[in-house]
Amino acid sequence: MNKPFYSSEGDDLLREAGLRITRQRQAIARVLIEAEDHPDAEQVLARAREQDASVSQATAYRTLAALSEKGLIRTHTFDRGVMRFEIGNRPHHDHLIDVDTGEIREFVSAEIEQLQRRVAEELGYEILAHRLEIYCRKSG
Amino acid sequence: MNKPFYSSEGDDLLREAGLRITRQRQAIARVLIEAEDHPDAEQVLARAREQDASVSQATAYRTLAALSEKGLIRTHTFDRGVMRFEIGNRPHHDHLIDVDTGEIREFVSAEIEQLQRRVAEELGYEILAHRLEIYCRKSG
DNA sequence: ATACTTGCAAACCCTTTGCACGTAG
DNA sequence: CTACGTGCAAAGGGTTTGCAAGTAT
Repeated sequence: MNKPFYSSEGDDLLREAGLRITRQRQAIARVLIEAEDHPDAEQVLARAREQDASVSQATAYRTLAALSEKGLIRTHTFDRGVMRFEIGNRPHHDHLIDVDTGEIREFVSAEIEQLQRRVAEELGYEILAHRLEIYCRKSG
Repeated sequence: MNKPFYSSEGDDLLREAGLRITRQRQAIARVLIEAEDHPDAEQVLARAREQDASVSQATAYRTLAALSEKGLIRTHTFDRGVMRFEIGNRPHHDHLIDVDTGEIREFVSAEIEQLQRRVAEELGYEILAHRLEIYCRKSG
């Protein structure tokens, strides 16, 4: 990863959301940008606090909500769990969840997307979004 | 519809789950069997109470949890909402959600299922379950 | 007879919110 | 300067649970 000590990416994210730049939000934004998994609010908060111990739960939730509303992060609710977040400016993908380890792998299938569009079209709808999650176990 | 005044299907469902037959559970089981939508816990409770006013929230949740654990009903959490339930002994299908009306339509696409299997296989997994939800708006 | 079920209400968990203080612009 | 952001702690909404009384088997 080798992140610079200070990255302005987080600031850009916040500005794009029309939010004022504060230390707390900078920490949260950086956590989201650097996350390679799909952290939940609690994890985002814990990681943000490593950078700035003053980040409160309320601010974490409020910032996540604001970014989410502006479409700058995506939210997921895998299985029947808590909300999980990921940065939004990434190519679309679906998720494959290893039920044993909890590991989440991302994938895309142009064919599947294509077929979804056809299904929706046949029923007279246009797709706004979709969610495909495959729950798996390592085979063999 | 034209349901008989008393149907034993519900009892079968309960027996299959290894649960004792009680009036409350019979009401809940019947609600699930007769449901043509995807009711949430609150709706299941309300409908069950039409048959037996003594059904409590606790019993509704406990029965739903028990049936769910035994795989006799399926649970969904469309979008970021409450848990919704549907009877489990029905052919597999995915869901298309009309974001304007909240209407939920079911569909199956053998091709999509096929492609999912291929994706999982390529990553070295076998599919245990999957969930595909398409959020749509009526077109035209 | 006894292990399982019940309703009630309190507890729980995650998330949201009201408030008085703080601060970015 | 002022509108916006903050932490705290309390409130919310959906779901779960401890308990004493009730009931299926």
